[in-house]
Amino acid sequence: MNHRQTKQRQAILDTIERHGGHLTADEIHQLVKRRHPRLSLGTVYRNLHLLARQGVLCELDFGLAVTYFETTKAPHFHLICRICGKIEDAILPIERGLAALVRRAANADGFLIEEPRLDFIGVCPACRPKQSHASPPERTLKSLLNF
Amino acid sequence: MNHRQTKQRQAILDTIERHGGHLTADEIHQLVKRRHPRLSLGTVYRNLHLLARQGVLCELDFGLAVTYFETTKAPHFHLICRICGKIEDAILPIERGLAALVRRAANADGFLIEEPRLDFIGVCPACRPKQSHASPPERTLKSLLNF
DNA sequence: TTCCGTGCAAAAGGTTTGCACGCCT
DNA sequence: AGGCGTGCAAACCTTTTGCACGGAA
Repeated sequence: MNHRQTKQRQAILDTIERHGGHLTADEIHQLVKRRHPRLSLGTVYRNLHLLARQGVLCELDFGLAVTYFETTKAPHFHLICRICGKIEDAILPIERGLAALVRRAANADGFLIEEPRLDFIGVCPACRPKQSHASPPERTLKSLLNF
Repeated sequence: MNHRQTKQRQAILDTIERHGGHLTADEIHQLVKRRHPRLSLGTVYRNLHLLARQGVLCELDFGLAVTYFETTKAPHFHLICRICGKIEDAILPIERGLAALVRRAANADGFLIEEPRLDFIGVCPACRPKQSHASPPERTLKSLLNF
């Protein structure tokens, strides 16, 4: 499982770390190509998956047709705007509470939890004014909040 | 926003309701084709999205290359086995706790939460014996559990 | 009769992969 | 020198869409 050190892989990782946020494979490709014009999209994907397997990156799939990548950091959660697609980190003091939930889930029936996912789909502050114009769903999902 | 009643749409919904679990568009297509051999996959997709917009179905995207559909029921969560792909409902008394988390998130910065998602990726009891043979990740994700 | 919903097939779009070459070790 | 990683392009796979026909209202 030992891998060679290549300029492409380093450039890809540097770019993601310098950017800091959530990026798609194509965005990463565009950014790194500025310095490595011959970089191929296939190489980007191969390296992103390799780095994810090594734990350096996390893959984020919110059901938005593309996969996002970010550097691995302390566990946190995401607010995903369904109108503009922006993804923010949710900086919330919810870790303790979630830890209890995870423990209970793990004990429930022998399921080994490797990755808990807590994310919120909705509308960001900037998009709330546009909300009525942006083809809202026929039925809002607010009812899901009636826990 | 009023839609016609068609045999195809009814058959699709009946099939999902009778099955009860989580199905992909292709699985639904295969099942319904038994009775409606000329049903096209495009029609399945169009009806699934329509029913989802109406709130009858939920779309579930776990980042597994396909989207799953299920009938809308009380809020619940999922245990997704990364080895066999099986999806179980997580029947856990965690609603109260999550409600508090959601409320705090909603108040945080004006983000309108429409759909909270709490799901767990891991290994199901049946797959735990095979786990070591099934190309485990180079780094496990257990560290994410150190909340 | 109207026109929405369907079947069919092609297109779209993100991601993966086969192959030969070149660079890292 | 050996073989892994790359560039390139084609393939893949799920999902979407254009078009003309048929059926619901």
